[in-house]
Amino acid sequence: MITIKSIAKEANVSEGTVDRVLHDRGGVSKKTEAKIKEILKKHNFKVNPVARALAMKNKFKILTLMPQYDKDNLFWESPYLGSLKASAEVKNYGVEVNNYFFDQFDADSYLNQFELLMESKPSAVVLVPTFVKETKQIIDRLEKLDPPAGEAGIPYLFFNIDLEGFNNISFIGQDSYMGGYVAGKLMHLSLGEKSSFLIVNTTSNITNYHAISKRIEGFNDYFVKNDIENKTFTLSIDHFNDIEETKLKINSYLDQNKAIKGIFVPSSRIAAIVEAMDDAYFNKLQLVGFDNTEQNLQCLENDKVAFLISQKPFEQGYDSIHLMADFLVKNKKPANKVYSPIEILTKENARYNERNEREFEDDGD
Amino acid sequence: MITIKSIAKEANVSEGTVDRVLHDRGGVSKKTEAKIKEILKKHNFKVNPVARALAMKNKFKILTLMPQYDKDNLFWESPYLGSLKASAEVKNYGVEVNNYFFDQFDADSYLNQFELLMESKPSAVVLVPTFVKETKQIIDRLEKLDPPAGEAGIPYLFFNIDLEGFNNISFIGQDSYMGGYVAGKLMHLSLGEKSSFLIVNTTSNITNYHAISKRIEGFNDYFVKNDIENKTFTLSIDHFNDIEETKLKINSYLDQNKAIKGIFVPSSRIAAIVEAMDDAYFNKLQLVGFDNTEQNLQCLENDKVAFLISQKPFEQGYDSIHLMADFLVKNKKPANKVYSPIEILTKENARYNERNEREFEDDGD
DNA sequence: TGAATTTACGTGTTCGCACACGAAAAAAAT
DNA sequence: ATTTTTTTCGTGTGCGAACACGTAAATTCA
Repeated sequence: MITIKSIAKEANVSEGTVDRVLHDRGGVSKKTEAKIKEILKKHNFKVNPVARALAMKNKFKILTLMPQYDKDNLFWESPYLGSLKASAEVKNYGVEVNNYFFDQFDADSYLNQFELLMESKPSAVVLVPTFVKETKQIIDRLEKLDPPAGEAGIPYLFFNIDLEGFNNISFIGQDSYMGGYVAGKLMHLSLGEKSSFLIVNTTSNITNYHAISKRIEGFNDYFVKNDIENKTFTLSIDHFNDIEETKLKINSYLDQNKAIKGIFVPSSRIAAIVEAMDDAYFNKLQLVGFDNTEQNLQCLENDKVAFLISQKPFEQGYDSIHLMADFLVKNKKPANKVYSPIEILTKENARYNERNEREFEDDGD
Repeated sequence: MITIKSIAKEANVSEGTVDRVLHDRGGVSKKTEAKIKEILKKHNFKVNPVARALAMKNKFKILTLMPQYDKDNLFWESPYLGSLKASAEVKNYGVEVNNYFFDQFDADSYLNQFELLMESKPSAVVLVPTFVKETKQIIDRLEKLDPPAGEAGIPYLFFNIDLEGFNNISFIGQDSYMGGYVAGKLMHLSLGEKSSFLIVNTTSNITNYHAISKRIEGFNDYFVKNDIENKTFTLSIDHFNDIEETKLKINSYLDQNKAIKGIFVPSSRIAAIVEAMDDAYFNKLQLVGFDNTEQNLQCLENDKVAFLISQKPFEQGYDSIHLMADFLVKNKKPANKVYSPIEILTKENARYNERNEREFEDDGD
């Protein structure tokens, strides 16, 4: 095993000198630095992250900024739980993780929580860039600051929502277009050719506006690209949380368009639609939606929904923390984009595919 | 942060004494032991695995025993790659991993490789218990040996194939019955009611005999439990590797039974069937099979196969090593059975769901 | 040439834990 | 009561790396 000590011996210098070139701390003549660097790469030396973590003892602080979850919107619980699990695992590597939450419908709370977050002096930030304009402000702040000497700024990573034009370390989330495309395929499978279906979206969900329109685009493209004849209806509902409005709109719409054989909900709120629909419709309709929230899973189990597509939100939270921790602790640069699986859930496999959501513990890894 | 030192101070003893009760090394009076244990649980003390790993430096050796893969049978490459990735990650925790391979059709090589493995004095064994009788012998050997003082025997873990009646630490793999059940659902979705399909299996695959019959059982049960009318044909082929035999049998069978609209292959070898089938059949038939081998994935992409069900073999290998390492390093007992996802693959999502198969590196975690 | 800086490097301590060694205290044997 | 044995503990060192501190060597200045 090659260690700093063994490198030092081979270069006829002390461990401290090797340490200096490893961390670019300066104070080393170009000559010996060159010699050491050569020996370093000759042996493909990598610092032992275990020893490093032990010696560093809590030098890194990752702060996350994501939407708050509540009973109506349980989707965001999963990434939080995932981050908790990862948090426990990286703790002994000297990485501390803290979570900040904002109201996903309120850009001000997004900014406010960010300010709060900044007061804790993060060494890295993991966030869901929900609002475009405000995200620009946030990133400006992050890129201006300088944690070590005066070089980089605070590194940041996006997850679940992708925004172009930033220098984020990575993006972790689903390819929304392809998610919609797969949804189209499932709808086609369920209904066969020459059928009609309804796409239900909400105007209130600015949060995911981009992702949702990408899903719809992919969904439609499936039929176009595969030359499948079909007819598409679209219904917009202002607020899914307004049950009365939702009930009224969906039921009357279905009543007036008997040809509809399937419903596609490109957001995570298909359970709200199910709740609003009159029972009589379920026998005649195939429903396809997104995300494995508890309510959605119950709709699967009750045979009200045929398919869900999961983007594995738990893993998104989990992976985000781990990737950032690896970046901090091991200087490991992740891929530019890390796409989450497009997981097809049915009544039968759903419970098998969500294991370890809650079985995290509080010791290290 | 609570450490051994802080515990020692609180108990008015030295660190060495705390260490003794932590590891049951004896030499501690019952009185002080009781006192220390109380303080320990009062603070819910857990040893810092990072520091522990650093101090222990390669004390554990996990050896794996799994089928050899080859060009005809690439399935077993994935668990191997998964174990490699995990291996790199646990290295700095003082855990060494080595792999042994046997011919999956030869029980003798199973035993021989096990003997070879035992010469390396494993502290734990991870294996695919392919042959029932021989596994009994193997387990007898493992349970008799005593690694530390004279207590347990060598711990072992099964993956991919489940065998009952052993004291394995855990089983990691798919619920075969439910896998078949989902396959039935997919077939039903593709064909609708009142259709006929063919189940193709091989008599030579004793390896997975149990799993495969469970899949067939689940497949049939889907139709029974959901009251779906259908007609099932079954075709047995001796050796999938014998292309001539396979061609002859499958094509003549299909020729004689024009009613068949779908083919279900409950093993990982659906690509072999595809290769054998005359091109003309593909337009009329829906194929459903198991496992994401490269050949199978190509069949998906070529539209020859409609669905594959993956059991995530890469993750099985990866998780096996991690679970066992956690057991050794942190004394963390895993769940009795850890079921793998029942992942539905289509042309569209397949490539998204197999990420990081080969992108492992050789530094630690 | 000698003093004042600056550059270049070595040493020592720490992180939390494992384990070997040895010594004091208690118990047993004489 | 003294010696021997056993029980019960404390101390010290090492694992590999980070970092503060300090000092010899090289450089600059006078």
